[in-house]
Amino acid sequence: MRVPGNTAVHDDRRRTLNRILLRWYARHGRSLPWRDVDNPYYVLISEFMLQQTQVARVMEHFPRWIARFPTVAKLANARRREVLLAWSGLGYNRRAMYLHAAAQEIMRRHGGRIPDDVEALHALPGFGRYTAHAVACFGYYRRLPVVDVNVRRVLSRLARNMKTDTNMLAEPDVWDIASALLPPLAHYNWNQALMDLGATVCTARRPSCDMCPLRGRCPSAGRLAPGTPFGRHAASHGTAAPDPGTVSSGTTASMRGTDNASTPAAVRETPRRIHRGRLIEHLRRCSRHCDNGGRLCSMLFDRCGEDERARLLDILASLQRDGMIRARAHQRVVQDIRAFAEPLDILRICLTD
DNA sequence: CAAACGTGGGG
DNA sequence: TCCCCAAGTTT
Repeated sequence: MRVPGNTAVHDDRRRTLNRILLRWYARHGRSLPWRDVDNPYYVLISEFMLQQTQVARVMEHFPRWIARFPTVAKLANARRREVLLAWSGLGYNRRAMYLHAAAQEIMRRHGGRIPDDVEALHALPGFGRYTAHAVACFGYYRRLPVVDVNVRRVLSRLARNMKTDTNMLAEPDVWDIASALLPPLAHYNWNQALMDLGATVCTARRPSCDMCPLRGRCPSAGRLAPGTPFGRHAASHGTAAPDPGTVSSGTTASMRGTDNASTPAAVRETPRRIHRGRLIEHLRRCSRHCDNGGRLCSMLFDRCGEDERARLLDILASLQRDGMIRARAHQRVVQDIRAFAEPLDILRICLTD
């Protein structure tokens, strides 16, 4: 079997889990627009949208996207700006850039046909291991495991009692187990079932163990102390890093609340990506999708002093590096925005054509 | 490899 | 209000 830890899976165990979960899936599985469609392009689009994004939100955008860009060719031929506009509301705008680039690469290097092997898929921009496997499996019915946060959580809880060990299984181990658990034929449904279970029953917070078809076989079932979240991502390996997530809304809170003059009360500054997002969304709505630096600065910050100016230039530089915007001054492209020395009003910022 | 990358809903 | 979380990938 496998070498590491106790990741070996016996056939009996595998068959039992397969049978129970597949039966559950047949009855309780969700019906999703990109499921069982036999269309690799639909799968590709949905998987991209689903990266770090909940199903409910993707549901709103997926049909609209398909109507706007029905094929890889249409997407590849679209202007970058159009892709960015259509992506509005989905977040992580860079994904739209990767998606566009991937479509163009598929046209150029693969004759317009989405690859069906993991190696070729993984080589495309924006395709990590998960997405490559997902497109191969759900788009071409290849027998491959997929490991996303749902699968990782489900298999971790299934592998051991999470009451005493809140750590999730290491990423490589999860892939091993997911691979070993794959049924001979129903791998497509199995993978979908695993993710459905994780999304609807075996959730991160307040899992519904009493509704779970695997509760009788799960060492973690019902072990959760009420009010105590399961996974704290204590990280045993390639776990995600802590993320400030949301931000102090509006302007950063003032430096008050120093308990006894010794505790600075860590005031978290608004992460750059929030400003990036606001700026891009603003340009989406602007006429001709352009605006000048001065107005952008005052849109982002309630006052625009030296610090704010530097902050804006930093944001603009990062957005230009990602290919989302283009900066000009005096009809010329500004290469190094951070070094821009003239008044901000001279800067003309546009979404990339 | 840790940090960066959007946005919105729920507890 | 504030923090967590969501079908990850890139540098």
